[in-house]
Amino acid sequence: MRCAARIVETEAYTGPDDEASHAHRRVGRTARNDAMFGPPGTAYVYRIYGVHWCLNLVTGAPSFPAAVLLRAAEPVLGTEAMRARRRLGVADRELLRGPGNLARALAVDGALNRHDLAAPPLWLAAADAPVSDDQIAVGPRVGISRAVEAPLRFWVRGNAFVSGAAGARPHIFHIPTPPDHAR
DNA sequence: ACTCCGATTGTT
DNA sequence: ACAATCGGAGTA
Repeated sequence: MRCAARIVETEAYTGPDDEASHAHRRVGRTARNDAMFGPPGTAYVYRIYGVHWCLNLVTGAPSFPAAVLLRAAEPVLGTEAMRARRRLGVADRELLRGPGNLARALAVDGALNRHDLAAPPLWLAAADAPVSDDQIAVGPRVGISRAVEAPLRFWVRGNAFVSGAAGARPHIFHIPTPPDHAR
């Protein structure tokens, strides 16, 4: 069954200087975070709490460990297939809400670590309706214990599919519009 | 070798 | 408030 979803919430892990990143300097390159050092556009999938999988999009140049954690998405296609992977009776808005749930619903596991996200069985595509900058809210990341204040969580303002994970403070502000020459 | 704990979730 | 569940990371 083919599924599709629209990403509505992410977190950025920006590189060796990011205290909260699995690939922070103090850690270096390890077996777990190695995929973060791979080429941009590939997947970094890791297990958390020995229980859940989390899906990241690798975003840095090769050997520079940066990634974006996908925290929530809005089901577009194949809703029933997603529900079957979760639990029967789960509401649509819970289907892809939270990084562990999102991975579960999309059948993401460790086998997809390093996967090229331009190819089946899992790939990114341009959204039908692009999200303009002023629709995007920014705030602190969820569930981390270092660099707690850094405003690196991004979500679609007011979107019903965004996760409400404990610890997510509603400190919201606009992304500054970049100057034209930076576009 | 051994302890600690996490980019979470669901139940009590 | 807490269990599930396990391997990476830090310490020795």
